[in-house]
Amino acid sequence: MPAAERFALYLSKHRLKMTRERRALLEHVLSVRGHFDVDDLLRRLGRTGHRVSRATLYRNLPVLVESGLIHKVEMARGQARYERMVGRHHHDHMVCLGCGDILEFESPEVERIQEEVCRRKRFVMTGHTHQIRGYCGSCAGDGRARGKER
Amino acid sequence: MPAAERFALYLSKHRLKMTRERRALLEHVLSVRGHFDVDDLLRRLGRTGHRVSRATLYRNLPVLVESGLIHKVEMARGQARYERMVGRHHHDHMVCLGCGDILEFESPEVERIQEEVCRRKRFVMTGHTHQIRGYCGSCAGDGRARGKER
DNA sequence: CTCTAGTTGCAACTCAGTCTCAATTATGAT
DNA sequence: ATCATAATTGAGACTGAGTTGCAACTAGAG
Repeated sequence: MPAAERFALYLSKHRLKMTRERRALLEHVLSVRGHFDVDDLLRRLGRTGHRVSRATLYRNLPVLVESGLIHKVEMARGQARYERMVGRHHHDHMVCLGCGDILEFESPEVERIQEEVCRRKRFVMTGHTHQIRGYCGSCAGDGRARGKER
Repeated sequence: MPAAERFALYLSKHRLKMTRERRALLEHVLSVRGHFDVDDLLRRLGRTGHRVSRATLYRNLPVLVESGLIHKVEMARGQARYERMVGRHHHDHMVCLGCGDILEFESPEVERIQEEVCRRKRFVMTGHTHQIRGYCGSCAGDGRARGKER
């Protein structure tokens, strides 16, 4: 099912309305590749003449997340980034502390173990976060690599 | 090596001083069992007559983290909690969205896979976060379980 | 077309954490 | 033991991400 349709369906199912702002947001969110944050989005929307307030963004990103179109990635110290999820499958992240770059990885093996752990502890999993921090190839090479974890 | 000594060593190595405040903080941090946040700590310190300001706590928790005595656990939306690490080994967390309880799990298997992934992507890992969110046994049982992820 | 529940922008607000600065203090050198 | 000095502290102002209250606006069911 195309993303726009899927979103419309989600909205009507929850008695939410397809406003001009949500339409603009949807369109942009689908066209970005890579990870983005609220300010990126705000800038992009501004550039194309769509006036959408910061509050509206903050109110609607969770809607997009819950409809499954995007995914929220919590970075250190409560900085949130998002990524498009349409047509992609689950993966986790490696965050470079040098250049801020985000690599992706996936491991069915880890997923399996997680489920196993939950079963054993009678825990009903609704989601998870798995992030590896460190330095990517180029940053580890030059001097920058010896940063600290806090 | 006893924790206090280890801390003293860390301090002198970094030209940091063993102040009254750091001593109080150390003592409390070692005695708490389970996870705690800055306010817990502040309350505890207050109750035992140690006056340590919030700023000082925020300044020194990273020092304790870097000396390896405690570990920082980043929760959703930038709420940080800490846990004692002396005499314990690495583990990850399952957070109950119902009661807020934190269970621990460990999997050498997952650790191994992580390292494998890093090697393959030429990524130098300095740390990681692996959290499972969901509902613990008792919360999943009663009605509370169907909460939402955002 | 009408009605109404949902939505928006704005600005004021919250909350965790950081920073500034003057006063204080631990520690290595004398 | 005393000194010199670099580190540390508390208080409160500040920051930045995100939230909220409210009056005006609007999508969409009937």
